[in-house]
Amino acid sequence: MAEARSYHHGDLRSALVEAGLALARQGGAEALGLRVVTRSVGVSPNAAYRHFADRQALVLAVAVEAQGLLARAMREEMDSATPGADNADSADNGERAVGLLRGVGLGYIRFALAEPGWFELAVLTLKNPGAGADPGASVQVEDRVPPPYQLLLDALEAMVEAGRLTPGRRRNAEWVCWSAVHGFADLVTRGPLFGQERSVIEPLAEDVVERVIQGLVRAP
Amino acid sequence: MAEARSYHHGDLRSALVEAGLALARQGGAEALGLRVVTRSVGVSPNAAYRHFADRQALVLAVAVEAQGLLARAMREEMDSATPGADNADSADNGERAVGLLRGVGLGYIRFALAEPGWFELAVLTLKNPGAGADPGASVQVEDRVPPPYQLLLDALEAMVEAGRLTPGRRRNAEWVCWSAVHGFADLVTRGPLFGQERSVIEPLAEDVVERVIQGLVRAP
DNA sequence: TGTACATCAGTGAACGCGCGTTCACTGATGTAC
DNA sequence: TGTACATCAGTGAACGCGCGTTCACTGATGTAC
Repeated sequence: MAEARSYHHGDLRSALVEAGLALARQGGAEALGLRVVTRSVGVSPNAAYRHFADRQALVLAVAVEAQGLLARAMREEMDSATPGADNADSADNGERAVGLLRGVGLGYIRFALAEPGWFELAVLTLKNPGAGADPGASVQVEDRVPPPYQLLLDALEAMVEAGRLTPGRRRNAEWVCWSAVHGFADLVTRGPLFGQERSVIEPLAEDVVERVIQGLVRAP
Repeated sequence: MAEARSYHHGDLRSALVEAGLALARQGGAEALGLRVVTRSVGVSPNAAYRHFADRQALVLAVAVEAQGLLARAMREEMDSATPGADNADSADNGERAVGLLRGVGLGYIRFALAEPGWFELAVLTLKNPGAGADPGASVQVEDRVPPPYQLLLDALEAMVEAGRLTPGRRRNAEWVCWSAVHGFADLVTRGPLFGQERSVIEPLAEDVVERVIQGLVRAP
């Protein structure tokens, strides 16, 4: 129990996060005022302090949720970009790896297009606050590896395993990919491509992703 | 006259913009409160309304200035990336073109690193509000072409003229470049690379720029 | 050169607003015997 | 099963804050004759 119909007014914490998600969908992180969120749940402002230390903690909780949605969207795009998942006997799991990488990129971009508010929030969470910085093989992002980032790493790993990417060219590849894809998303979301027709954005997005992949592998 | 020592307290408009620039350097656009800016000039809040319609207009004026600084930084990087400017008899203005493009990218990134506040503001101005959208050859950005964007176009033009870029591969190239470079800048400025050591960022930046250029031209 | 007057750049006080957060509280839920 | 009591999730009112903007004003600057 303790779940369904019984939080004094129910499970307030979840209710706040969910309401926050709805608000952020339109207005991004800025829309997550403590008063606004509590109001939209129908509860007094300070009720939130029973579940979150302060406003920032609430925003963060919602952001984590948004990041999950981003990862889910990316994963779906990866799936649909690799048709015939398991008949990859041996034949062309090179093509499959490329498809995964393409899916990562397009998933990221398309989520940003479809849900700019959530995207802004998700990106916020990807931010590295302290950065203890393990100067090892690759740059460490967080304690917990954020799911969207993990998907990118997976796709690159697949590229290496399929022989499409030499270990040498694998180096820093995640940042090359992420930069291009994130930059495009930001240009469309807040930058000079903002408000542009869907029909011009979509082929542009595909071209950006395709050419970054080409740049990674060099010779096709 | 009407310039130097005589705005009732001098040239208030310029003074406000300059003060705004100083404030934004630390805090970005958010730091440009109308009261804060006027206060820092030593003038009453509403004095600003003599020169700007509202806060937004003030922010925009400062942002335009910041964009100019960005363009200047890029141009300097372009100059230093193309050594021996005019002994380009015929020999290697292919190398020169590549140097220009590299300069555009690194200039953009390094400015973002050095002056994140100004960078944020400059990017804000690059935003396309209405977007009448001339669906011609390339996507139209603004009425006035923003100087940083123009530098990118120039560099790409040089690449084509030097035969380093075929007209076919020239297509959309500006968005591929801009995406990668802007994305990297954003990842460092607000994203997962925030706070990372300069010594890890710098080579990463160079790698990103280099590999995007490689991706553009394909075979070297 | 001197006076009269319009213009224009600033002042000072006040407005209403929504924000995050704190305080002392209340009333329902759950536990012990 | 019933009562006594601690716990804990919420309420309601208030705080101080800085914001952008508006109002009616003042006093200096510049122009006309």
